[in-house]
Amino acid sequence: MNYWLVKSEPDAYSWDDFVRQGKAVWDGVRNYQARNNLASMRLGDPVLFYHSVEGKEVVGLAKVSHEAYPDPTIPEDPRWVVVELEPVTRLSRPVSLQQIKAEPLLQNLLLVRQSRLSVVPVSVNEFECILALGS
DNA sequence: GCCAACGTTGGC
DNA sequence: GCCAACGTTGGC
Repeated sequence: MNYWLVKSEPDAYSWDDFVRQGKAVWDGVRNYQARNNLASMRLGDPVLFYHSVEGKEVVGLAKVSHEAYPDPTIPEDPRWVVVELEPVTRLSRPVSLQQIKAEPLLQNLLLVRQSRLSVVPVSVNEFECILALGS
């Protein structure tokens, strides 16, 4: 089992939008590293949902409901893939970027260290630390 | 609004 | 294959 974190600008697609729809096709990823991460996701992997730009906090927990397949929004370019995600639960308390940066156990979180990457792996320890902060 | 970090593009 | 120019992301 692997753990992940995905980012979304709530202005474009928020946790509430996600819950309303009951699932999301995670499309639009156009970065090789993020694409490789999508391709490594397995059915049922837990995924933290982070609001970038507005909010700057981890707001919910999702899971992979369908593994990677070619991005249907650009059939002419087979390089890119999507996965499908389903909401699991909203965090009782969102975990802010500030909190994350202040937490010694989260100093190596890729969200912080490589802030431009929109799909990043998270270690078990990091994952559980964030869930604990959020509950 | 600014800027750092980083990816991409294109000329050589 | 190198590197300058440029574009994008996202925190502050």
